[in-house]
Amino acid sequence: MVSIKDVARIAGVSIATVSRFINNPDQVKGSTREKVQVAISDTGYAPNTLARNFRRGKTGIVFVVLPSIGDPFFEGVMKGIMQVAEDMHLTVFIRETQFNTLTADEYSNMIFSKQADGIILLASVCPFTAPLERPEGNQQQPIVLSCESVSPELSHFPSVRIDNISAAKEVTDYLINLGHRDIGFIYGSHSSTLTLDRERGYRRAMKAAKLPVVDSWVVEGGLTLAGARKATRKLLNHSQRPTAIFCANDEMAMGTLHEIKSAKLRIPEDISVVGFDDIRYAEILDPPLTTIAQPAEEIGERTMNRLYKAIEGRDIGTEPEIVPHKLVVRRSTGPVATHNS
Amino acid sequence: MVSIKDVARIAGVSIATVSRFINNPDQVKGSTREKVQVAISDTGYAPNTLARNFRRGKTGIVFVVLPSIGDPFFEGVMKGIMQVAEDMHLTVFIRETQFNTLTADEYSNMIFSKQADGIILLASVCPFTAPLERPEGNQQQPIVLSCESVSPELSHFPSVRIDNISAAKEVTDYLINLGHRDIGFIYGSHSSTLTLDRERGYRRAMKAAKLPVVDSWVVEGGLTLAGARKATRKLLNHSQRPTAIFCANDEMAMGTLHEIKSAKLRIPEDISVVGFDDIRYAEILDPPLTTIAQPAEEIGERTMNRLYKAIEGRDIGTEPEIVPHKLVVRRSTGPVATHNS
DNA sequence: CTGAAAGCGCTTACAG
DNA sequence: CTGAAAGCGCTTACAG
Repeated sequence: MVSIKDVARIAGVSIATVSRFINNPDQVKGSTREKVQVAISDTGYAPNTLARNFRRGKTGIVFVVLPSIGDPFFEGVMKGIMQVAEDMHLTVFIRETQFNTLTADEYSNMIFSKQADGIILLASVCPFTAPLERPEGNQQQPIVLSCESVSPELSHFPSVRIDNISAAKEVTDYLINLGHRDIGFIYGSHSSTLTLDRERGYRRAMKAAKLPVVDSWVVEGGLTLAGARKATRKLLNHSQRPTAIFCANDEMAMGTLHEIKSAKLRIPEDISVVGFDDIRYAEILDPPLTTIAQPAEEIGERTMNRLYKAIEGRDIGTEPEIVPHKLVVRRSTGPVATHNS
Repeated sequence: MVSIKDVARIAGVSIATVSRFINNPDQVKGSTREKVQVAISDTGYAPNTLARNFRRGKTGIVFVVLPSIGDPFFEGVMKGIMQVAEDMHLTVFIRETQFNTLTADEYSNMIFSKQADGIILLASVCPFTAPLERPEGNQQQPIVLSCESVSPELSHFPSVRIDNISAAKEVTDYLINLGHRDIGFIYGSHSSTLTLDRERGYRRAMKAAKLPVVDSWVVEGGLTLAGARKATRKLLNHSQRPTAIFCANDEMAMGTLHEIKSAKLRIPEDISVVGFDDIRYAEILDPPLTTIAQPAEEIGERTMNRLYKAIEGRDIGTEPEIVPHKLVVRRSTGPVATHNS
């Protein structure tokens, strides 16, 4: 491996000059510049990033920690993150947890060991087992939470997200206004605040309308297609079958639509379905899905901007930054059928 | 920031001992171990990964370069990669290119600068502008291509993939056997070998059956939902409308199904549709999609295994490693309608 | 504009 | 089992 020394020797200059040539060519005289350039080309020299980062104490890298790249919702958020990161000359790397929690080692590596200049947590479940507390004397990397509603153990971190409770209440109210009284809810997982908040919104709307929530109407779907399909079958076989189903995300709603159609029921005539997120598939589903649109790209942009400020050493506080959501009505919802019984 | 020196001073030992305690506790006497442990806990010390990697010349990191996390097909491949990586005690980071090519700087950083121990290229388009050639005297990181059919400029790299040409020929043959003669093809992009290979397979099948390929039946879909929708509308308005459409991936097929249904045509009675990949949505589409199943997880596992060997310094050659695909017939395809005209 | 030199925080042969 | 010391490849004040 050719190092800065080799280049210096061949060019007949000091390593300091080679370093300057690479980082601040203006500081190097034209004729010297040429000699160095030739030596670099001849050797195929590339600076050792490991050494450079170590020396500088900066990496120019931001980590995005997320459970799985499979969730289409993340696509938009990443787009926003990447756009801003590029402007800031930061490189983004995604660390997929595959829904596992990271080991204590990885955690400490990530948070304390300067592998990156900052971290974005794009997760619906806290991916760390170790406590996110700052040991005395050790400074941790700036962290910004994206999308995640702030759970108690994460509440001392800044976040950017929509108001999940209000959004869930809004979409439930919408169903109630269509005349639905029997509304099922497929949640993700009770270890996810995000999902809990959406359930909270659903329960608030039901309560405000003085509608009962039957316990077995609230079913776990694990935020996955397969989980939602199973959950939907449970609801369809329920003695008191709901006339509407609220899925805590669109991915699950896709499974729900499929199961309802497989059972030869009509959407929305027999059952209305709503999702959450407005992923790119929502509008091409059959029928197109009524859902809550999250401004994914904007969330990504704001998250990255906020993290950048923190990396620069500015105080960004710990307040959640709330961005507006929007109810998007499509054809998967309709008035409740009139009972002739 | 507390460093190894601080810990050594507080524990009353040398930094060498602290280092040993962290990396090989067995080499340290019990009583010493305790002193060091206390000092570490008290200070909240975490080793500086930047320094460690630099010193060791190894990072324990593998980069996966892919165009966008939005493609559901990558989910399975990543799962396979992650499983093997975990066994090998390697950490995987994903670098999303957002369909851009990386700058020469990033390229050289990534390939030559030891930021990672190895690289997986999970891309349908070569993400580098710079030539992937090895400058004399500079050793580049091991690279393995995953899924990508090997294009000329990448042919000196090992790869793991299915035989895209055969698979595409197989699914086209299947349509032909159903009686279809007018078969449209929606390709991704002509800068992608993967897509070109699928087109090649389609053309071979047509030729073998002595069926003409009308130029305007072959339309670009950009591998995206939106692109495929536009492409499909073109095909539907074609004076000689195809009776079957072959989409170069499932994501595009999702858009195609939607547009056909929007035009009030029936699938498969009026038009048959096939995709490619067998992503998790394929079986819940309406109708469920006939497609080529790629063993995504297996591809990921094999890719990571092969890369690991290379990282260990073993010779892995440059032969492509071909894994078997499978035609999965579902309800989006059927016999061509009998013409009564 | 350029060079000599210190030093970033670790790991590891070497000596004891 | 432990310590003193070299050195990984850079960057950057400092001096000239």
